[in-house]
Amino acid sequence: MSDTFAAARMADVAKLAGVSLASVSRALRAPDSVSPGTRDRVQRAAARLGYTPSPIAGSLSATCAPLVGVVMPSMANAFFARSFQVLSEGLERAGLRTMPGFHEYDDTREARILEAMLHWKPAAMVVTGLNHSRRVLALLAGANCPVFEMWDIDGHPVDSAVGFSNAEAGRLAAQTLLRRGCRDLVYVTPPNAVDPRAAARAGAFLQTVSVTDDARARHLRAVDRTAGAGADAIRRLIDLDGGPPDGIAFSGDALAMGALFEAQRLELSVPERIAIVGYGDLEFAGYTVPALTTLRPAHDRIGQELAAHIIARLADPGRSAVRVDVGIDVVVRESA
Amino acid sequence: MSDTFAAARMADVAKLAGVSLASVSRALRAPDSVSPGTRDRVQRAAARLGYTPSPIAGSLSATCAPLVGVVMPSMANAFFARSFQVLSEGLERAGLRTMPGFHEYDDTREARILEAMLHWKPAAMVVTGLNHSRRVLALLAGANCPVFEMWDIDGHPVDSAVGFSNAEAGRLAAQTLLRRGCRDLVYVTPPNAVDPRAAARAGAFLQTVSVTDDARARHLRAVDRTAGAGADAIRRLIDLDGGPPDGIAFSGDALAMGALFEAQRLELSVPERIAIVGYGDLEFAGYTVPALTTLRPAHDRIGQELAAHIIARLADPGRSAVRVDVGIDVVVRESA
DNA sequence: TAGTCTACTGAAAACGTTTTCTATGACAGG
DNA sequence: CCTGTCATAGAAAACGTTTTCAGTAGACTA
Repeated sequence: MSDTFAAARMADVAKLAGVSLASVSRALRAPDSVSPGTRDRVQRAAARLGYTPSPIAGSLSATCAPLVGVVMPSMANAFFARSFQVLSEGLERAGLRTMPGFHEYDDTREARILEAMLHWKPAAMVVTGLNHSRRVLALLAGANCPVFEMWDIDGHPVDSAVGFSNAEAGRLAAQTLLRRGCRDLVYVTPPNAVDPRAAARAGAFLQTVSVTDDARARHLRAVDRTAGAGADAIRRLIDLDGGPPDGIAFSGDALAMGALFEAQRLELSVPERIAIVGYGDLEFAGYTVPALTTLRPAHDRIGQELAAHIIARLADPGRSAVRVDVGIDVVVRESA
Repeated sequence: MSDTFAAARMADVAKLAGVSLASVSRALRAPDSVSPGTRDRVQRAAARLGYTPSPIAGSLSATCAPLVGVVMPSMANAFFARSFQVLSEGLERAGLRTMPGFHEYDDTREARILEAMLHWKPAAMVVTGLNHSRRVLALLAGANCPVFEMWDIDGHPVDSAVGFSNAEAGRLAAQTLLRRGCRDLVYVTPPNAVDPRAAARAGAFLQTVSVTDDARARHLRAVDRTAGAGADAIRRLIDLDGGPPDGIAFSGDALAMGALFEAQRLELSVPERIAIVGYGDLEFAGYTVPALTTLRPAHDRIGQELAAHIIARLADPGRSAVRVDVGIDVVVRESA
């Protein structure tokens, strides 16, 4: 009873159905390649024995395993967590298990994780972003499976990409503030070179402002990506040479909300004195006082689209690479 | 170059070292069982070829795979996400990959996921909570590996448990409010039977208040666990028969923060009119205005302790089951 | 009617390890 | 000097599939 799941082997099914191992294998994984009679007998026998093929044995002889490797920076970010879960659930329906790994924006770790995963012969690999070290690119090139890059589409994917334009996100943040009439702007990110996507947003923001008459933008590096760093950033901005800015965009909602709360403590009215734009649309963003105006990439769709395209690609390996832009919305609330 | 990782097989190492396959296997996974000379030659040959054993082939013949299955309700909850990442990173150092699955508090899905994972012959299984369906218990009993239950220690573990007491959490929330002088209390949870741990906290909360003279407690079910539901809950509580309560505890910080923000909009002063206690200590909890008083289970330690105990158990299978209480702190800030 | 195809099927060889079983030589005890 | 033990190592049998290769029977073509 309790170990039914381990009991039946393909040989048992073959014997019960009165066919060879090869026929069982074919009947189960490519039903069209056997005669209807054989197919029925095998399927009935398999069902009767509660047979499920061993993924390990299958993987050893097949070209790949029913696994999808997913390399992400971290799970601290609610968006990665969410899109990972959606992806994972989507793939599960196709019998694919997911194998995550975290590198915390460290190239060496990314390469090490990727290498470890490739030993499992994954059916597909999902990595985060389009910027990778040479080592990682070499590993991906040598990997004998489709590669999906997620969360970014600005650049040249190795194969397929599902995400949105971080440059567009930076542009939208700038436009939102400029349209309000803000002219002295700041973009706040975590320290240099930690998150390349945040850097891309900052770049586009600064660029957009720089081509606008009588507006200027500066870049402030917070100590990290937390609410505490956002609060700290607001304090530093108030004492800035040339006076406090009238509009601030943050590379993440956590930073933005920390800033919002701190502004409230300092009795700096938002958006009257300082307009604030976040990024990500965290769950709480709509409930703060004032409610946070922010940017929402369709992160749920990233997981969904990834799952769908991975499954489609595995079903038809000839399928060409895709580039999916899930888009990004400006959610205008009260803070800007 | 690019596919170095896939190239070397054990046979190559054996040939280069001038020994048999068996000796290579032994030299690499149980170095003490071969002579020093053999060991050195094999290790040198393996290093020279950049050999890494195929986990798939190894898993097929060995009793289990270098994998740990982790079954969780969801990744929406930042704590699960966080402790999963910590666990994953800890196990990675021991060469163990992690295989997650999500069931959204659905028993049937939990069983299905567990069954799928067991086919991979995991070296250990981690499941969430101590309440499981008969089917899941049967699967766990039949699983040929150690089982770790996480996030709860109130009850009878199948094997080992790493977590904290949710009953204690409920008690602490009640005590925090009672100590402030609150006498008309409410505990807010998501709808019935969704999260058994939230239900345990609610039960202990109500019980603690019920044995206190002149205090009473009610239980309110929010529509879900989000900030929106928290805001909604506050509105419903104001119109309650017998007037609004003077202290509210929430089964999660998201709910609590939604309530906090809504109270601010309604100009209900917190904690003067209504004291609020959360649970979880989300990142933002310390920054809201007023800052949220909440309960903090040591969720980071759950991942760490799990990784450590899993590794120790695999190194010495004779090791007995453990029960680790990571503890829970009351973080008193401004809201209560 | 012979010859060529097609649709199925089974035997057997992978896949790359771990592990059991057996063999060898060295060494100690009697 | 014989026997039993021990440490070490190799041969070979698993582990449970997929896939290639070859073969058979029947259908179709000329």
